Amino acid sequence: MAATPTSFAEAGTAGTEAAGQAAPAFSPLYQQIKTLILQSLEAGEWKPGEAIPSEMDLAARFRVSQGTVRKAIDELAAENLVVRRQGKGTYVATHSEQHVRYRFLKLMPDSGDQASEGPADRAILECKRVRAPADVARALGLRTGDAVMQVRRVLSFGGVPTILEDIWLPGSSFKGLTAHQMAAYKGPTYAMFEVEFGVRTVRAEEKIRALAADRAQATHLKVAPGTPLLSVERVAFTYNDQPVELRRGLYRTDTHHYRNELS
Amino acid sequence: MAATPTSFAEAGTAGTEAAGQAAPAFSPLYQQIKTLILQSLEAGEWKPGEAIPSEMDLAARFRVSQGTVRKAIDELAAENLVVRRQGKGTYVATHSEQHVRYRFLKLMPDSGDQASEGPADRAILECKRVRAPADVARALGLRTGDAVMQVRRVLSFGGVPTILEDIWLPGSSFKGLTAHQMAAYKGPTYAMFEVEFGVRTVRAEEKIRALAADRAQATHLKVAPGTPLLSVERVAFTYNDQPVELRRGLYRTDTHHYRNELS
DNA sequence: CAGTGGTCTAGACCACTGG
DNA sequence: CAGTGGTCTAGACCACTGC
Repeated sequence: MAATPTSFAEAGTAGTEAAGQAAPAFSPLYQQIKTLILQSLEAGEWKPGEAIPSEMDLAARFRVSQGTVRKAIDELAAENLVVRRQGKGTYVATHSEQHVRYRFLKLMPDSGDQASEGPADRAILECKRVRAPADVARALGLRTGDAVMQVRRVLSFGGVPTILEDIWLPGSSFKGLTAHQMAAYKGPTYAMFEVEFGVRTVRAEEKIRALAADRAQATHLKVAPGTPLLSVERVAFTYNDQPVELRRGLYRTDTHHYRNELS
Repeated sequence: MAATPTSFAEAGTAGTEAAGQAAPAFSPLYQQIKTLILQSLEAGEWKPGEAIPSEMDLAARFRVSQGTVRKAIDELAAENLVVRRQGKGTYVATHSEQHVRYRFLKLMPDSGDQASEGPADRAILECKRVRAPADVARALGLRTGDAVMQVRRVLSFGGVPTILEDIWLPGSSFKGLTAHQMAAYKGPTYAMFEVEFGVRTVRAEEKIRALAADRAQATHLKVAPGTPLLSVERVAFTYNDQPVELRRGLYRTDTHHYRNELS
């Protein structure tokens, strides 16, 4: 009944390749299923927050056992692409109703209460369409001079300006972005990207440095020029490791700290 | 034959508790098995780098199916406590022959090659027994004034001093620690802790800030006083979330950066 | 070749959710 | 109550390692 562990649809390299040099490994069935589900996810077959079909349904659809589908979904859940809820179903992950409000913001107030200091106040300083400088273009996988949206803003916690950041977004995906959208949306910016532009951020990489605030930066953050700040350069990705955002943030670390867990 | 999913040895809360308020949830069999394996790990039944019994053996020992043992080990592997090697066995994780040299050091050279810039040169500035200040004691779960070992050192990459750090270790566990040990050991310091003191670091938490180098710090790192540096405060833990090290590092970020992945 | 972890199946039953 | 994810089993076979 079930397909034996040979090839499967257009999934990865399974079975034996003919004239290919260096036999391209072996792809287990559940990996192929995972790839297929991922493709449906990318194609938008199920929207963020929606339930995907039950394990039984997917098992029938792909003609494999429930256990195999289960293992595929396990991996997707481990990567935060879907969320399992016992008794209800498996849902496409979203930044909207995230268990913790800010999934990618690791800046924590020094005094206990995680991000329970309430949502940040957002002040949008700029929101304009510009031509991508070389470094921005490189990070976003564009060509220098391509259109990008640039947003500059300050986030304040409890009235204290704490984060100054520049955000660059591919012009093609974020055509009608306005300062009002950036300011008015309730919830994480990444949630707005999902709702307003259908852009789903899945993963990010950060490079962190320490640097001294220049005059302009100091003014925005209301600190003395020369104050050491945390410089956080983040590239965010959708599926397939495609970059969709470059964000350069400056964090004040006199009342907050960047928290990381190693294992 | 196999034990039905009720209680199990001294493992977590399974089955129904009697007069306990708020029924203490339900603990699946594989979680209980995981706990048992963990206890053997803690007890040192198998040393770092050694193989633990095969899944079949463990299944027989605990009178459960291989699949259940498998799921328990899966979680231990996900937490980097053990390493699976197909065709060979499952091994107790170690810092010695880690696939990547430094598991907890996220500082990367700006120019590509990960930590392939060779091992750091270690200069030990101090290595002494002191009484724990209040903050150090708190972080290590000791009482103020308890004996701790303090090590101060500078790590250089390619001749450039890059990291200045203070390390505090509980005096009870690290009795005979010498500067020579800190300097001479080939490989990660955490590997030396395993070999020389039987202390196995499993997890760590970091708080990161930006600050300006004072005169002494600037001298050690050969930068101008006031240069912004990354301040990384790390608490490392063994099993059971027991703290075994406090480390305060200052990183130069003119040639390196702290790299982090978010998902 | 035997032994290990890795995959896959089929079926039973449990815990949780909602109508 | 039916439907969902979660656990557990038993057994078959595969891929990899080392002798």
